[in-house]
Amino acid sequence: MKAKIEDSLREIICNLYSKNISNINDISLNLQENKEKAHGDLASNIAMVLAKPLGKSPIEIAKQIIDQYEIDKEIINVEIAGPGFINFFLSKDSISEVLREIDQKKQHFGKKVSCEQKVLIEYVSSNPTGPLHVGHGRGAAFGSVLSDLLREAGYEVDEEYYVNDFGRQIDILALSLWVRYAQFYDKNIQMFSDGYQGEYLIEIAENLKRNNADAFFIKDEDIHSLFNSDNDKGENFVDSLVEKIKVKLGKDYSQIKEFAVQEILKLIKSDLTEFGVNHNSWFSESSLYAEDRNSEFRVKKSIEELKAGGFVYEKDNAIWFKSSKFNDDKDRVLKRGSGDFTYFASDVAYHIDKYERGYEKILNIWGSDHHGYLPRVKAALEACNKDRDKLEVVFVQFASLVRSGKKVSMSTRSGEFISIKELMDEVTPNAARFFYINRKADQHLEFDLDLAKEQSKDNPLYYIQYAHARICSVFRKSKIDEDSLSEADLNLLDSERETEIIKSLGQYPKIIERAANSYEPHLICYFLRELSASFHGYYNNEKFLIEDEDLMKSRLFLLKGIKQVIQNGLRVLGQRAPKEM
RNA sequence: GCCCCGUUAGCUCAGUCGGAUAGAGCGCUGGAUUCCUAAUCCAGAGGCCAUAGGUUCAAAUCCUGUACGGGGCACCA
Repeated sequence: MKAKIEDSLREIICNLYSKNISNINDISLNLQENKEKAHGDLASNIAMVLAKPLGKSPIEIAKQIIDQYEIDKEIINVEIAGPGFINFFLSKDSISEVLREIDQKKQHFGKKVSCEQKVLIEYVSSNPTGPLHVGHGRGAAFGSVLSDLLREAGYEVDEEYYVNDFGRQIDILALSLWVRYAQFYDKNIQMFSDGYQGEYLIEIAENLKRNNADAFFIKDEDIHSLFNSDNDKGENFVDSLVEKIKVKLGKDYSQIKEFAVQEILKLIKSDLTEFGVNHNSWFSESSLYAEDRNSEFRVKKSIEELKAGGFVYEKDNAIWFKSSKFNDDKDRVLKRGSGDFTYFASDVAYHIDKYERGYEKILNIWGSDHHGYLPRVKAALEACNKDRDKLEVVFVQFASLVRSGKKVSMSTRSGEFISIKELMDEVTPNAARFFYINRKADQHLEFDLDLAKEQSKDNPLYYIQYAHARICSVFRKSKIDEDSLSEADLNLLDSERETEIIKSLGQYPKIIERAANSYEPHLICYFLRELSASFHGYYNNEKFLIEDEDLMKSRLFLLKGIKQVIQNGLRVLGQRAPKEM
């Protein structure tokens, strides 16, 4: 309908003004839905836009346009209003047309046909040094819902988790695990200050002991004494500690390290699964360091590539990338003086790999504390002749928890973060997912635990689901075959409320499209909430199971449409649409 | 100091990529249930859209400055 009006408008404008305005086809008609019903159903601002170039008043132009406009069965009236808007009034039939469309397309209403474009979404990617906490939850929920949303919008989506199983943090993890393990044999050994203090490592150490008995225990008083020192702080201390243990344990060390990473990944995966988050790809950072026959590995190769472009130099014993050539604030180190590669070096190789896998779109979901990191990654991609705009990053702000109106205090340092597992035990995974995405990603989020648990209209998820359950209940009571409703006379749906709801249903596909294009799944939450509110109002004001069978059928047909759209929307959000509550 | 993001009702937040009288929920005030789920609904009060300029037919929306808040500026990840 909209397209039809646009076409005729454009034709009229071309006929009238093409000799006055050269690039008339470039002018946007900006046909939009009206919120005020007195203004009709659709409006165009074209007369006002043309006023300046034509040197005429908008009203005059609007008059010329509507003189040419042909009224028909579908567009029953055209008016000029306000400063020069052209308002279009549609017939009831063409408004309620959408109900038939929903009836036909069912769960596919709002879904776009495949555009055959592949997208990679990388998200969570939390270090495998401990279980996920609530800080990771938002990125997890967001990435997961966005993936489904993009699928709904026609994309083919891969969801990837980048596993940082390489580098210093992992050594510290391995060392921490060894300490917990050694404590079974010598109670005097203490965890060093910078070690991972969390209790999960004790459990993992138990598993390690169960599998290997005391095979990894070192009977060496000198080593033991290292873990009793009071001044055990600082990077140097830890690094030398790692070195000593590495030497002592020999090849056992890498076994312990792998065991630690694998066990923690198990924890992470099980949490994600419970949370409804399913990555189909796990990319290991250490694979970027795996040497081939020629002792080549991908990090090395990507640095060679940068070097070939002349963007690499040596300074103070370290190897640097000239990222400042490409819009970064300063140059960045790829390989430290110590001989270790930086995390950034891995990331260059990793992103090159993403590009080489042939995606049309590459999306990263990052915590907003990483925003300063993006320019250097883009710089590296540009230096390697990759299209830097293909990579897009959505930054997700922090979430704080609120309980009984007060912020729950958390600090990374003391490890007092509430785990995602605890959150799910308290508010259910689905509620958590919904509340995480019920805000724009770049906004701070206050996650109200009490609200998420509440079973009332204050809880938007509950409110939406209740609308669905109520409709199902009406159908149960009616004992009517839903398929028989297709013959309903939609002209009987002529109240203001009904028209409003029908129009709102018609907006759904556009909401999906817009939410997908701008990576804003929260739009769906708000849409569903409003739709549910309209329904609840309708429900309280009209009866559906009535004597007048024709009217009953047409109302039920409308309810059926609402039910379908709520179902579709909730499905995209990864939520259930319960039949009863 | 430099760079990102934000600032809308007492609180938590939307706001159709510039449109007509700025919207929800909570909270507050007052109502609705012999009836399809009151797990709901209806009505009322509540606004200098942080601030000062600019762009234009039109600005909460775009541009610039200022104030305030959050984050980032490592041979950490």
